[in-house]
Amino acid sequence: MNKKELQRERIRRYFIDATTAIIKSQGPAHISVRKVADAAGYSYATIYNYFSDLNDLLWHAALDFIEEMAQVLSQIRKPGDDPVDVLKNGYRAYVNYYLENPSVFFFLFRSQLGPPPEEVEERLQSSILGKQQALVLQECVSHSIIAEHDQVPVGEILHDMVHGLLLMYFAARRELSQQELFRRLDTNIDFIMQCTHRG
Amino acid sequence: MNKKELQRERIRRYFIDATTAIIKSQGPAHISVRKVADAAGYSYATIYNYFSDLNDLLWHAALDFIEEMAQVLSQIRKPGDDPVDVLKNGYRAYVNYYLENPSVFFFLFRSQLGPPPEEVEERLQSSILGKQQALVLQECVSHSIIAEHDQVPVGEILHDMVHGLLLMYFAARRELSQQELFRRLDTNIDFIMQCTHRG
DNA sequence: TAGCAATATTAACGCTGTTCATGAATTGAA
DNA sequence: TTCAATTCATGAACAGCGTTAATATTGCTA
Repeated sequence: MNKKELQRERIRRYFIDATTAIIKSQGPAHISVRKVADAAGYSYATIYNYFSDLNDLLWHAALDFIEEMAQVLSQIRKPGDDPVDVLKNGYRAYVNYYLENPSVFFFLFRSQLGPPPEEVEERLQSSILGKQQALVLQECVSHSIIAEHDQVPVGEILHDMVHGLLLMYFAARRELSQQELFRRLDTNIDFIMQCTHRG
Repeated sequence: MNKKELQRERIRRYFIDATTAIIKSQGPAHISVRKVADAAGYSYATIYNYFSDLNDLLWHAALDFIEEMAQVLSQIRKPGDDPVDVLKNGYRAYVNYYLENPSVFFFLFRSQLGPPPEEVEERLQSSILGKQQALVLQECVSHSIIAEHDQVPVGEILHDMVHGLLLMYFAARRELSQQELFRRLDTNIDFIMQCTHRG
């Protein structure tokens, strides 16, 4: 029956939304089955009628965050004609999202998230950031800013570099200030983009 | 009295060693005050006579791992005269340590480690890897492999890139195989090292 | 309206970190 | 050596956790 399915999906959404709300406001460390159920307006055991376990619920929340990030990235518009600026803005927006929502970074990369359940794994795309920036890099090739055979390695290095910066910034021993983070992001991109080996 | 201090330090060591052992064998998720105390041969409440709380104890264990890593890195010897090979071996050893001890990576970068207690913070050096590799990069400058004014940015990029790779590899959604990890490590280093801008 | 199926709930279990009162052991002085 | 004082190890207790099973309540159909 379709109605049943709809109702079921609605209640699942109540739990997922309650989860993302708690993560954003209080951080992933403060999530608990009882708190989520309370915020959703149900008893704690009811969650297990809609999700196999907490990890299952958490991964659905993770999907929400990943989609939100994709939304943020897709709204980046070109400020000028310089593809390098577009590229920089993309990475800045990516980093900025996590700086404004540190709880989300902790949740996606550092929390007690186990392996994703099968149903979620199917919906998991490979890195949103990578795909988004590949298009911009393609444009850099068109503008002869980088050589064509450098497009892939440059994309990989930038991708890895950005996540390394985030990891260092959010590491328990905070050895990277926000200012230093953005400085490195900028200079590193400049450095790598000037690395075209035409030959 | 010195004897007291010695005895106290010994018992602290029992707890720390029990902690690192459990982390290595079972992973940071399985650490608990009661398990550590059991392995150390004391009651769980005794820990609080020697450490302010679990976070305090965990950070002393973290110091042990960081020192072990420094030990590993210091044993890297030059395979040939090519400083780039030395550099690569350093990063490979760094990555390899975490691949062989994934629990340690999870513990240092992804676990529930809170902010370090004051006493520990004083003993925390900035990135062991960075310092170690700065020397090798200096040699690269001497061999005219990279320009002098590129030494610092290249070091930063390599450092960030390596940690980004580790983060992606150990992320909950594992989108990076071990083979791909080492491939990227190699090609990225090659790419960046060829990026000298003499001007 | 009665009965059945689906769903929500409470109780319970074995964990967790932490605190506190208690008891044992060790030390230093008389 | 004996006694007092101090240090230190300990188990009980507390509030919280994820999860399961049995129970209560709801909603639908005949």
